[in-house]
Amino acid sequence: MLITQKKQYALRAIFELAKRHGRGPIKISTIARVQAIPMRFLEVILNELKKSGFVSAKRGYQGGYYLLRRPRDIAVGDVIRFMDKTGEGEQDCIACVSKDSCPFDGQCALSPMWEKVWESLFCVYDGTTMQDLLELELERIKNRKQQENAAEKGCDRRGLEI
Amino acid sequence: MLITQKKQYALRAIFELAKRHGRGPIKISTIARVQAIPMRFLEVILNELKKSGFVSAKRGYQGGYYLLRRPRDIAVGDVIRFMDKTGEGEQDCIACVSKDSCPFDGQCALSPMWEKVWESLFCVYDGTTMQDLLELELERIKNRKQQENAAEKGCDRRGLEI
DNA sequence: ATAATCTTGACCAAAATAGTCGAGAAAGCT
DNA sequence: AGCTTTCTCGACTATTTTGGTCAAGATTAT
Repeated sequence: MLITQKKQYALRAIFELAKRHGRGPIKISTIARVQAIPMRFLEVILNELKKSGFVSAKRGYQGGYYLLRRPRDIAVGDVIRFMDKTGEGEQDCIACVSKDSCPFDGQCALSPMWEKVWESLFCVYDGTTMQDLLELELERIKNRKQQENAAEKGCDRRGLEI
Repeated sequence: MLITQKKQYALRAIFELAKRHGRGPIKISTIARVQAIPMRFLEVILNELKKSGFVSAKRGYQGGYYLLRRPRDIAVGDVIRFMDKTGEGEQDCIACVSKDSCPFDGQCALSPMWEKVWESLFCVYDGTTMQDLLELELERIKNRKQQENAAEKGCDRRGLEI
C-alpha cells in the first residue's frame, strides 16, 4: 500500500478538525460519524496524534479534540511523517533507500530512483496544507450545486418533452 | 509500504537480466546470488514475470531466463503495473482513489491529492527504463573508482606525513 | 454526585507478504 | 538411452502488518 488506512483516517480526522477550527472541542464520536471512521480506532489514532503537536484534547463534559495550529500551517507531509515516525523509523520508506535493509548498503542500482520517488512524493505532500484541502472541498461543493441545478433544468425539459 | 519486497526483487532481477542482455539465458541461481534474493522465492517471481512478456525462459542444461525486449524498452512503471495486476486489481493504490473502498464514493476531500500523488509517482516510474538504470550504475562505478584512487593517494600522503 | 468524554494499554483477528518444498517436465550432454 | 541441469507448478507455511475492539480509569462541566 502506498498509504495505510490508519494514515488516511488520521488525515481525514485532522481535516475534519480543520473544517471546524475555532469552534471549540470536537467530540471523537462526531468525527467518527462524519468521516466514517470506526470510533474506537479513531480514539487510538487521535490519541497518538496528540504527540505530534497538531492537535490537543480536552476531557470531560464539553470535551473533545481541537487543532493547535491554523489549517494553513499543517501540511499533509507533516502528518504523514509523524505517523511514519510513531511506528519506529520510517515505515513507509523503501527498503533500498535505508542502508540497513538494503543488501548493497543503499548502493543498489535502484536507490537513485527511490530517492527521486520519495522526493516527488513529499513534494506533493508538503505542498498540500489542510487549508488547501478545505478550499478544494468548498470549490467541489460549489461545482456540485451548479451541476445539480443544471440537472434539475434538464429534468424539467425532459418532463415537457414527454 | 510504498513498494513491496517482492516488487523490489522483481525489478532487481530484471535489472540483472538487462545487465547481461544478449549473452544467452541466465540461471535463477546466478541472479539470486548476485542480487541477494532468496532463490526459491525468485523462482516464483520470475515465473510470474514470464506472463508479462518482458522475460522468457529456457529449461534444461544451458537454460535460464532472458529478456524479450531491449533494456531501453522496459520501464520500471511497466514492471510495477504488471506486478500490481497479478494480485488482482491495483493493490498498491490508495483507498480513496478507487470508488469502491472510499466511503464517500471517491469524492472525499483527499482524493484530488491522491490523484496527484499517483501521477507524480508514475511519472518517475515510467520515466526510468532499465537502460537508464544501467547507465546510472556504470557512472556510479566510475565515480567509485575515482574516489578509491583519490583515497589511495590520500593514504600515501598520510603515510609520509607520519 | 454524575454524566460525558478523553486516556491507556492490552488484546485479538484478518489480511497481506514473504518464503519454502517436492515432484515433475524439458533440454542438452555423453 | 540415461544422466544432469534447470525451469515449472501448485500447494503449503510462517511472519508481519494492519485494522479494530475492549475495559477500566482519569478528568471536567454541570
